Amino acid sequence: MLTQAAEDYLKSIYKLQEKGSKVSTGLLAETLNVKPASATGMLKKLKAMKLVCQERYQEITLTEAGKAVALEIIRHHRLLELYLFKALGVPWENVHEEAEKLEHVISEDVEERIDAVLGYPTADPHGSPIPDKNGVVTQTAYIPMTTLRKGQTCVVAEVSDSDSALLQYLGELNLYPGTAIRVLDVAPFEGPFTIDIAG
Amino acid sequence: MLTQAAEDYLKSIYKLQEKGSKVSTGLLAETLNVKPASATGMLKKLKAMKLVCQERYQEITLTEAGKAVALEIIRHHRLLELYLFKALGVPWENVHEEAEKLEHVISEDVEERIDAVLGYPTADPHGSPIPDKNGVVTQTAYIPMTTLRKGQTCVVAEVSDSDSALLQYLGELNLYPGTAIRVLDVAPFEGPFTIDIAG
DNA sequence: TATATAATTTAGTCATACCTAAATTAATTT
DNA sequence: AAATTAATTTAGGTATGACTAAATTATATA
Repeated sequence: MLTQAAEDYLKSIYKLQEKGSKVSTGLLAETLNVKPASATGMLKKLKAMKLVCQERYQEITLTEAGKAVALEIIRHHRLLELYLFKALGVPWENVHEEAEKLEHVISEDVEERIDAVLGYPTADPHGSPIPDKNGVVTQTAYIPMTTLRKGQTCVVAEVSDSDSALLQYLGELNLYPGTAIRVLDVAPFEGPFTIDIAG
Repeated sequence: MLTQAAEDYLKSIYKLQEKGSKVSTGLLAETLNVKPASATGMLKKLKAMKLVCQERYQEITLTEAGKAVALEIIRHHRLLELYLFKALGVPWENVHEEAEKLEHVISEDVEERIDAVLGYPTADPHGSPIPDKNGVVTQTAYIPMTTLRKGQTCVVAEVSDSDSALLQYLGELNLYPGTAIRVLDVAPFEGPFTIDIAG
């Protein structure tokens, strides 16, 4: 059985990799709010367990086994987020923090029950894909909202889950995944966007 | 913030005390599957935190603060057990183990939501009382089934939650709290009980 | 190419929470 | 009352996972 810390490292490596970052000791340490030396120590253990690959001073990658663990934790996390949001009415800006604690202790049995109650969903409250039981993720490429032009319409697919204050604001605007928006105006030089949210 | 281990010690002290046992280092160690020397070490810390009282070699008791912590954890545990049983359909012989892990990580907010969804219940699936938000426990004295005589009828109030195989058996017999039973026959010398379960 | 800077690793510490073995104290028996 | 037995505590050790400081390696600049 892996420790909670080990699971967090694997999850972070996967998420950084997914985002397209070159995963280094320093970046990983920063992500986990840990000093680089501490990350080196944990990476050494994960390499010994054949969950992570890394040549000295080189990029960090996951083995198949490591990736499987990462995906399982991410699946736990996203199913829990959605469950907390839909079944218990936890505000969406709080679900991330709650799920962060629960993801390490939930059993496979409870997870399956949650999955069933939710009707085998494919995305969490922020629109991030939920890997299936076998670790298969259905990745869809979305367009960043900043590429939209005046007059265009679209549906929100996914929002960043990293900032809880931002999420609260987006929630107040009703800007959840699935909401239709229309761009009313785009100010030049990265200026403000004016949009119409579902009327 | 208390560690998970510290919470478990406080909970065990409370439960042993409630059961009427004289709480000693050895008994506590046995309950927690830990060596007496380890219990001594943790008790020292808990005494330093003013959560536990103990004269050298004497009985262990909880301070008001310690009792409050114990009751909060027990409340978490029992609400979670009932929630897992009723909302997610987890078999009742498994809810104890699941709740044991979750009780330490659930937030007060999520707990309140669970409480509300369940309609502010007063007993867990085994019939054990759920302390309220202020730590008030409504204790009712029940009659052990072994004191019943032939022909008597009653309603199951509470069953032991310590043995999951026993719980599974009782579940198969439909012997849940709330079930009406009638004693058909009692064999002498601690012999078998024959009962009629809700018809 | 030599040097300065940045990133990474090593080495040594600390805290938690467990362990075993030995010493001490309490309780029981003779 | 003395000796045996049981319970408890002390002392010292292990593993995890963090830390700091120093050393090493890699990269960028002059």
